Amino acid sequence: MTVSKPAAVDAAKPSRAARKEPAEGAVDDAALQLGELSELLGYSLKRAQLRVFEDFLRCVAPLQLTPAQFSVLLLLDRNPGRNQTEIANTLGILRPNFVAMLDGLESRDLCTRVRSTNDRRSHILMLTDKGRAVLARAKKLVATKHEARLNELLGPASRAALLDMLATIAREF
Amino acid sequence: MTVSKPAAVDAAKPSRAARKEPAEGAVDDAALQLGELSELLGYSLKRAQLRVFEDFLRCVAPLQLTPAQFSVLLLLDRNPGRNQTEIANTLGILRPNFVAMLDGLESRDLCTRVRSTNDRRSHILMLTDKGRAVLARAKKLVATKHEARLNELLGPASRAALLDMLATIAREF
DNA sequence: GATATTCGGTATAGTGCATAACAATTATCA
DNA sequence: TGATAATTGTTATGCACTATACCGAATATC
Repeated sequence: MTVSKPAAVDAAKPSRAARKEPAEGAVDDAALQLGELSELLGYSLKRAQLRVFEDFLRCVAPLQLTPAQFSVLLLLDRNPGRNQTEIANTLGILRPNFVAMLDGLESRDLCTRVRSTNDRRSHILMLTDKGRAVLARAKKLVATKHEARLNELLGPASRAALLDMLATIAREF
Repeated sequence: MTVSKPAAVDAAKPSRAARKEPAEGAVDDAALQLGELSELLGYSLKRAQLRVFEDFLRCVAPLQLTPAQFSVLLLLDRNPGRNQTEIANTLGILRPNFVAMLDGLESRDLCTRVRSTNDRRSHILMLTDKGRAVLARAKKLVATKHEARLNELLGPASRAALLDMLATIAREF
């Protein structure tokens, strides 16, 4: 029971709620009250996540990368020589669903599957030169446009605290 | 560049990553490095959101309510006399998708659609007695099991700060 | 060497989310 | 008033993401 502003709800900009001027002195269909909803962490969490992903897509639109694709490229860069299962597991992606995702990245020449010589069942994943170049550009866009905007909104200290709490939840909850 | 523990990554419990004991002194396929991923707010945001929703479902399982359904019941309780469009908009649900959702709640006798006398196009939504009872029980479960656990993990102050930052992002980002 | 396990992959189903379109009703305004 | 536009709930539909079962090939286990 602390969250700063229960007032000024203004429908929380939930959609294009076509708000028209009151015209005459009608009873007025004012904004709905969120009530306990604004105390539900999951609710704010999902709303914030949608906004952040939306902004991510905008910022990195010139490279046509989704957050999931970006995370795959990042992982491949940091962890060369890994196979599909390892990468997918680390990202919480199920192996069957990872296939189409890799097909997409590979068809765009951002990464390649190479049959492992040790274990000929597995595919070693590696970034292509183009993949590394795209990743570099993406990192720059994310840092200068996306994360920078979050930093501006929250401030560096709060942003770090937020990140830490989210990681704690993801790890220990 | 602050997030507490870059070490102890342990694959972040991404799935049932069957980790077996090293057997002999193999080179060991240690946990993957998340790298810049742990600095990506969207990544932690989504991971945390999934965990929180998962726990919500567990805590409220005896009532068979999803987070979305719970939020609808909460809104209906706080805002009697509203129609489908108003409720859906406030929750960021598109009207077409709200129909099946209401069908589900109505078929379980948790709420009802009543043709408005002022505007015979719209359906006024209202909780049934059973809906109010279920909502009350759900609130109790959420408070004592779900939110209480988050409070225990983060502490009341941090939890409030987290909620505030998430609301800020959802509102102003 | 027989059995079980793992890997990438296919097929499939469920869910969330988005758009177009429609009948009924209401609002707008010439 | 009457023609047109807008709104409400709804259906249909498609796309993306998620989850499970299953398969052949390759490897591990014993």
